[in-house]
Amino acid sequence: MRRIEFTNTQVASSETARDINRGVVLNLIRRRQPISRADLARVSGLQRSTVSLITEQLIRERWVVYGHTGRLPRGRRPTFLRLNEQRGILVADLRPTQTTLGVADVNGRLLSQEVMQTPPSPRDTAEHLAARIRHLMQVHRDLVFEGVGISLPGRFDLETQRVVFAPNLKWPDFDFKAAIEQATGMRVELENAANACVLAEVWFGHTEKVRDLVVVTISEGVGTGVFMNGQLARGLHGMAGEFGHVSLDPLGPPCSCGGRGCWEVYASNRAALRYYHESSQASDRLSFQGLLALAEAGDSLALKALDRMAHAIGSGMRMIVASLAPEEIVIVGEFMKHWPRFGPVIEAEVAAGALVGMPPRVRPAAEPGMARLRGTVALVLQKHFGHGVRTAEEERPQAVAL
Amino acid sequence: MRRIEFTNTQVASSETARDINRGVVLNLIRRRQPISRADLARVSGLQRSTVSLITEQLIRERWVVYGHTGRLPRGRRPTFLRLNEQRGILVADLRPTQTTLGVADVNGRLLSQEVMQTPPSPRDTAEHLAARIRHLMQVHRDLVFEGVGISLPGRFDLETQRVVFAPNLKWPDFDFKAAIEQATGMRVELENAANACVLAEVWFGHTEKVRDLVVVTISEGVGTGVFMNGQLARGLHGMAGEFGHVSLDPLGPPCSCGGRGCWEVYASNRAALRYYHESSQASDRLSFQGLLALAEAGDSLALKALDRMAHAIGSGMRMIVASLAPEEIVIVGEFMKHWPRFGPVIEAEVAAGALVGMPPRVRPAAEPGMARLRGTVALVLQKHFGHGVRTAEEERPQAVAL
DNA sequence: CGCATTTAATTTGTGACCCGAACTATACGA
DNA sequence: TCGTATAGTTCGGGTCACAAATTAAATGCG
Repeated sequence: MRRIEFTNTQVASSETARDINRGVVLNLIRRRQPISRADLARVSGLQRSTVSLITEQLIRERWVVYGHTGRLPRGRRPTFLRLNEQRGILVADLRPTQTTLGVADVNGRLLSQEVMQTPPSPRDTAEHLAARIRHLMQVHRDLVFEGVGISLPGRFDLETQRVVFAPNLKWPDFDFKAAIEQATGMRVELENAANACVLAEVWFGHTEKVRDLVVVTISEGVGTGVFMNGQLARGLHGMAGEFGHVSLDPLGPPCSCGGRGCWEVYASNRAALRYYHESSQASDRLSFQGLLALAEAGDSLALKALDRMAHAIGSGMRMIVASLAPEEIVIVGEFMKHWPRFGPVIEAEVAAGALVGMPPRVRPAAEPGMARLRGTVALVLQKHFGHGVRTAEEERPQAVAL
Repeated sequence: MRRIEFTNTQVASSETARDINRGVVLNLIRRRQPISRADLARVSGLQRSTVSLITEQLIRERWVVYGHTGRLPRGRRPTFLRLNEQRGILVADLRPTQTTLGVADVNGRLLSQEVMQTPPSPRDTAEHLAARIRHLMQVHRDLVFEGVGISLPGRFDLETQRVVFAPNLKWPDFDFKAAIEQATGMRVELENAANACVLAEVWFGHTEKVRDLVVVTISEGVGTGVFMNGQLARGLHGMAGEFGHVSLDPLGPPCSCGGRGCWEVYASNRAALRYYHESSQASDRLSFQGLLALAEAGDSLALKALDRMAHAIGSGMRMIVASLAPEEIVIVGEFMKHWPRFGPVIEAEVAAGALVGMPPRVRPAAEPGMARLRGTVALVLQKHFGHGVRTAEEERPQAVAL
């Protein structure tokens, strides 16, 4: 019996146009608020009538509210629209030793923030975090919460909904997402910290039209988030972006991932501490904060260690420049406090790696302290604000799968 | 004067749904031809009436023609539809020493094929190639030509419309595209050879639903084409994918790109020849074909050289595995003739580089000899067949730029 | 042969949506 | 007070997908 299987390709219905335009308008409001409907029409290219219908819908959905009335040299006054700040997002940044959590509004503004120790086991972490989240929900009863967004030093597989790779956490297999969802009753979104930083840059940064961007997070380890063609590259099991675990020397020092000589082994905070301890006689364990402070005070061994780290960061980035040719590389990490000093070292390495034309811009994150947490706001809002990606550029030729 | 600039974001009009569905139906016909309208409706999920209207349009546009009538156990017989093979594409694969060109139909089938020497200068190349193309157009007067697609060992910048990086061609700056367009009167599309192979795999291969794929071409140099989230990654100036010029050893042998110790220096055909000449006393210059023949005949030095090459290929791929986590890596090149022998070497290296779960499949191209040329067919058809990418999978969360 | 059954394809009516033009609502200044 | 400029709404028209009804064509059974 010749029977065709049901594949159900993604087709457009009569509502598809509205879906797309709703996303466009909502994102324009987000980026340019407060903004009038007339301006939305001008900027988007949609008709004023269409904009009115769409904004009416957005106001019904409570994403948008009326703001104050504008004032023009002549003519009727525009009614400004802005996002509804009564909608909150619960955000958390999970790190090996401590976890930051808080409440943010839809504009990525943090309304409150607190820090807790990260327990070693994922089960305890989920439990403590969920308790804190429930408490925050009580405190902010005036908000309607959209969900929980968590950034973590690991990779989250969308298929299996599990954290699949987090060498710096050393977690056993555990359904972290479900645990928090059950304990809070909220939808939870997990994402790698570097990917979260990408979202933060793209959503809340000044880089509006960047299509190709790589974020490098330097902390315990080295993480990278890859943004290509205006989308996050996740790869199989969400593992795309592990430049930190590309081996630069098969005989190098062992890495937490099980390999040897990974970029992370040379460019992370830990690496700098190792460099320092190798050269100094001091036997007491120093924290990276301590190392930064020493460098600030002019300690030459500390400066030397950070310089080696900077060279390692830069030379690893050459790999990123050649392989992905991003427009920008954004660096996030405590190390960036010393950017004025070590930035040129990194930039020189990157420039040497550019095969043609100008090397990519290398710069610190727009708001370094906030990047991870803000990114999780975008993570949660993503499914409401964007159906696919649509940048303001003209269409580029693209491949068609299927 | 407060005036909002005209950004004109990409919005949906009332015709957007049709555009999208037209693309879906056209691509379904391409992949499953011959196919009836009833089956198209079943597979796509569109209504039969909608499919009828769309196919009517496609037939008017002469992309689709009626095929023969089907036969079912009972009921009215379906009319099969298929692509119109009267539409041809002029294709060429430009390589440092020789250029292959030909005529293909919309299904990527080559109707004729010929080879010419590649002159050293881009001007002469354009001239000779255009003359051959004009001749082919005369020979195939029965076809309506859609355009010219050319793959080349270099990168093409869509912004400036120039070939920007082709170390193995050593071309001075020259507007190659315009030269051929003027000399033939056809629209010309240029693309990197590895990217062309990606298109060939995705369009004509059996891998229908792969979203993340990397093609590695091994010839004079090593090229890679990156396909992520169902799209070709082009990067700034079209430079994404130059894994071949990531330096593995800053003190290694010099590379044609000006760097040192690039992956290409260890993994290309040239590298294998170098390995061979280093170990053998033979002073006569061998071609890579010759080396392959020696290996086939059991020459141990030739086998050793190819084995070193295979190891180099595999170890460079670990970089790709870690950084992009593709589902598949496809290899194209003369070297693949010996895949049964050296495949396991490469696979073992790649498996060692996988950080979590199964390593990506590594395999030869679907039709190795055709990959580049077929890819250029897709390159030319791209703008007619696909408005953006739509795979059959459910929506994944994605970032929204702007 | 006639008729029920089955499947393909078309026709027709409906609702969603965008567009553009006309219209209403405000504001300012001569 | 009226002309002009700007914001926002209303309404008619066109495109489109959808669903149900209809037509077309083939099979097989009584």
